[in-house]
Amino acid sequence: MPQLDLPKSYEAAAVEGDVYQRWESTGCFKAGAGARPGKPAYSIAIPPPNVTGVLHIGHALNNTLQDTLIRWRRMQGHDVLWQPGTDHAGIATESVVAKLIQSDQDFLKDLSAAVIAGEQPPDADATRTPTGYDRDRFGRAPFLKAVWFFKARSGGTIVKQLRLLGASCDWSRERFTLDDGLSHAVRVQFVRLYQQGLIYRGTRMVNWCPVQRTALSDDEVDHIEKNGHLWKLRYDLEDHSGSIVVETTRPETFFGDTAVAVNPSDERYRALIGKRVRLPIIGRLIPIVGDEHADPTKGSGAVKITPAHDPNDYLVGQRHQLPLVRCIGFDGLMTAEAGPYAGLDRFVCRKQLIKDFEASGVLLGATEIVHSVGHGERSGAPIEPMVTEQWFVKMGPLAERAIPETTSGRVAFHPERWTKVYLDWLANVRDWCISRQIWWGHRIPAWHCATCRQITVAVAEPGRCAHCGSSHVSQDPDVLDTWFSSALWPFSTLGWPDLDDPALARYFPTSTLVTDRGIIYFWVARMVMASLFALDRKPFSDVYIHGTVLDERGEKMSKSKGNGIDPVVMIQGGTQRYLGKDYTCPGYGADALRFTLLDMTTEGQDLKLSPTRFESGRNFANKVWNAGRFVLINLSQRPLAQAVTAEQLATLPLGFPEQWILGRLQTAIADCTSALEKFRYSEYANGAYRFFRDDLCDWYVEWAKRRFKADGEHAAMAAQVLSYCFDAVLRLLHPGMPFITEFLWQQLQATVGGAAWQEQRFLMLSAWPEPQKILYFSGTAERMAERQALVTAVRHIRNLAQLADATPLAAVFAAPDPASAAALEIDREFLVDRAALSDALIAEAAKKPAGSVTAVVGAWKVHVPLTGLVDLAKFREQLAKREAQLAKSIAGKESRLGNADYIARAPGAQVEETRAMLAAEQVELANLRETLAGL
RNA sequence: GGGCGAUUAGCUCAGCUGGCCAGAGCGCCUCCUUUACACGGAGGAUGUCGGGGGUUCGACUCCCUCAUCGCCCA
Repeated sequence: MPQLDLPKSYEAAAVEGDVYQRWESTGCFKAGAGARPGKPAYSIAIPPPNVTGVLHIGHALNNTLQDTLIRWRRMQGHDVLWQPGTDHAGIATESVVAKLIQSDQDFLKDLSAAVIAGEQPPDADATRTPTGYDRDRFGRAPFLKAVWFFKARSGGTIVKQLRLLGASCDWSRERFTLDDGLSHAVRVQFVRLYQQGLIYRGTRMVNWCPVQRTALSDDEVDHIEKNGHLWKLRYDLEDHSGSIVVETTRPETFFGDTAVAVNPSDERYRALIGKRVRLPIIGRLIPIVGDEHADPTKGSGAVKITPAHDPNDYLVGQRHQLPLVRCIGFDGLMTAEAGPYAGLDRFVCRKQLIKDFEASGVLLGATEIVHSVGHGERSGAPIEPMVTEQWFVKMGPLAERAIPETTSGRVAFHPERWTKVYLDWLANVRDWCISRQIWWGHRIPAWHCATCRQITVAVAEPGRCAHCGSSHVSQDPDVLDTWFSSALWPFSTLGWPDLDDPALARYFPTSTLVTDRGIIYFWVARMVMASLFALDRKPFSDVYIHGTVLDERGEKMSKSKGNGIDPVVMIQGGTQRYLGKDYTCPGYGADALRFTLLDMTTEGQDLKLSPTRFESGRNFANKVWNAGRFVLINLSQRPLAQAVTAEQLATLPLGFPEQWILGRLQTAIADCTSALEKFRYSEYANGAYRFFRDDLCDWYVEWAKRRFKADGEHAAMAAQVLSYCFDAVLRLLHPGMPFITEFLWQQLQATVGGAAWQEQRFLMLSAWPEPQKILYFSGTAERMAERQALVTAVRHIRNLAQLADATPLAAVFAAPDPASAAALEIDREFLVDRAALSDALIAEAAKKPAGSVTAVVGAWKVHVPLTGLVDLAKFREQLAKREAQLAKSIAGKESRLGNADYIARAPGAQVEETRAMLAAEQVELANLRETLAGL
């Protein structure tokens, strides 16, 4: 016997953990689970979260969208793989651990004895000043041990949290970017790119982050508008014949000046070209050069040139063979070049210099300006442009190859507008700096020879220099940008470079990529390029770009703002800080969270969320639960025949409400399916919601109660219909609300029983419904709409009289014609039941009984005897309002139909429709006026 | 400076290739604890569709322009 002691309210916590555990232990998530012969493969590679991260609401959205697609395709019988895994997140993880070893005594204590703190770094990097930087004091090998220790301790959290969300990933295939296989893939790709000249090493000006002490790629720099000053500095000429004024936003860089540039066409300065000026304080002499870079219309027209600390000046320096003087170090402190200011922070130095320059008369004034300053995306620190030797990927040829993949539609973006953003970036792409001066990541597979100074690039440790055979080779100290390995993710996780890996053959290219707009350049573009290079194939067919989750004020969520919503708290309950207040969540459950997010996901728009927003999802889940209780209680009381196919159902003596609800179901199935095909998540959620709540619960379930009371053949038929509809709607809802639907579906199976129901043990592996023509009965939708309007009219009057819904009333339905009366007569039982009538008179132009109130429903009049109970003034007001509304609509249509151009140019069907609507409105208006007159 | 998005009910948002008397959820008002559900039911109120032009028989929808907000690139 089925257990029917289901609680009155849905308790997500009691269902979710157990259901998930059964799915996972039964192998429901495994690649290909539930696949039906002849169906195509469908795969998604998860955007790998930071291995040491925790789930935030953005992940919840991203993974809900993926899981919805995955579950839907799996139910369609596709051979599905959702490939999970995590990312090592180089800089982010490294800086977290750097902080821990610096200040967290507990962490240090926990760190295994294998890590010997204070050990001299065996391969300390000469490009950095070790002073004050604890990671360097620690040493590379011990530091990496500390990171692995940290990963072992806090890694896996996010993967557990994805399970709470219901993610149906194939966990048996979980990968990590630093796994042996994936690391091998990174090396292979690096070596191949190098061999084809697409990776090179060179001295370039790069974005240097003094906080993280590493180079960054252009994409990792945010340009932020800042208030600043344009300082006017006076440089005296060497021959004391005068001075020249230069303007700069960064006076502290003057220590690195190696020239002053003026425009050769600038009459004011032409004579000075070739002369020298003396730098203040340090007294170094630098030349005045003529260069187009100097803009005569800006400021004084003369600019100081600091080739080591400014990208434009670097180019000027190259043109004039100027020396590079580095006055700011890799740690952001002034170097020895800054003389008495050496060792000062660059911004402290600036303040001090301004004072000193002012005192000595070097500073001639300042203008306040707003200018854009590059900041490290993660550290938030102002970028210091630095000339260093780095590894780069030559992007031109790779981008050129990627562009046609999208212009041809082979890689399609949804919403489509992102295509342009993506293509613009590819068209203007610059070389990608891939070396990072950090330790946590894939070490660059290049070995430097101490003997011949050449570089050997190889997949496996070479041992000897490939050029001179010397064994004095040492590996490049740098690691690769994390995105280099992320770029390989869709195929490195499937076994590449082993082309014989069956997973690669089955699931590559993947089907859909679901991600945020923030990483179109970082990740999406690079995956396409990497994949085309490695496999000569695209990595995925569709890219779905979803919106960003914002707080209720429309601001981005961030830890520092304290406006983040914790999805785990939303699911399980608890208290969290939100916008300065403690918010205690009762625990809405994963289904509620998911359904709410889906409902809000419209065409990639941002989602403004507040914690209470999830109540609507929770309420809906509770509604599903209780509908389930109703169905299960009733079905357990009456044994069902085994009629479950559409054909079998169609042979039952279906009544009009049954035909209607079955037809509505077919429409809902078609709507939900097409919504998912088009990535219209909100439409999918809404379609299922509408059918379930408005049609099934509000009308059919209520009607079924009547059927059940009557018992007999009709009750059995209604039970079949209800069971069929409920089964189907659980299937429709499953991709969005996997837990509750799985639980109820299994209860339903246990209750109904029978071989035909045993298609699968799990709903998640059962078939997605398809519309059945045989269960669609034309005309029932219109017929039901009219019946519902008549019922609502009675309820409205009852409500005006402030009577309880169940108060029995008699009503007279005055039909516009005998045929309508006869048709309604057939549905008398439905009408009487749903309007809670004690009696109904249905006749053409039936007389209005004395003392009754009349409602107008199109061509119908409904008279309800409620003398004295109804507030007639209020009622009259309502009717008058309706009258005005109708009159306006009629006037509009009349003028339209009176317009010859409209008749001539609008499509015929359109004109006919307008005529028909006008006629209907005119009948209703006449009806209404007559009623008003009789009030 | 360039590009993109948004502006529709008190709030959050739908409204797709022009043709409904412009919709939903939350909130609000009235009634109802009826044997699935008060995390509920029934009924109801609420809109110069950001402003101004234009195209069209017809514009929330297309074009131009302005305003406000947000994002991206430089």
